Amino acid sequence: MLLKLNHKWSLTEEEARNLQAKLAKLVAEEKLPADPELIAGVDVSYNVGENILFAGVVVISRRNLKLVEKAVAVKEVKFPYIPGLLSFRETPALIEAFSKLKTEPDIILVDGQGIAHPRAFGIASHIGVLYDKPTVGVAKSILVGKPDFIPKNKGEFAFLRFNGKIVGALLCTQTGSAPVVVSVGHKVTLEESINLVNELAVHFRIPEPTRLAHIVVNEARRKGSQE
DNA sequence: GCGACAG
DNA sequence: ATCTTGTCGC
Repeated sequence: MLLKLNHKWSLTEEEARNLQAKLAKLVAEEKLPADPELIAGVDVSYNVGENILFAGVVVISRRNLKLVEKAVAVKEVKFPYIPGLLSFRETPALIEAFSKLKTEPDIILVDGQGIAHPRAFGIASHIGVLYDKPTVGVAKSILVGKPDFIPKNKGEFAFLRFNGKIVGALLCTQTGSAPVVVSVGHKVTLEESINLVNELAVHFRIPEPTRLAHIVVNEARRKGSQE
């Protein structure tokens, strides 16, 4: 995958927030150009107390949910985890993983928020803008906003509102499990995002792409950190 | 000042 | 994010 835009990553918190506000203007909430077939999922893993990130990308076929390709990168980090600035910690490592990927996905599912973010620029939007590619944010919990209600049954969803606007949705992917937070990352609509995540979460709470990515990076971490 | 706070 | 077996509930 080719990076269409890049910038410095060694920034102060203030610089990072200003950059998010600036790049947020580039986010497009629009319909997909075509039905996606190759879906990518990304995730990051690391040992608490260490500064080594294991970033991974997997690409699966929407048809059979089978793995098409995977890529992993190991990278040192200096940026800490700060709510609202997650992308400045994880994206550099993910870019390395993407650079090893040969398959060109149609859309990317990211473990985190899209525009359901304080400055409407979560990691899913950040990655989408950098590669100018459709992305969807799939988080396990809310960063900002309030849901209209808590969906309880599979396939049911509730809009998430922040500053008077709908910024995402709480989607119940499995009856009996906590809902996931879906939001537009870039170049996709919320409706398409919800439908896609629901379709890809057939047997588990987490949709297959990010679920597989999570498994891949954890395997890499357990091997690469026990030497 | 207080509480909230993706991974 | 990660450390972890059994156990409560449908």
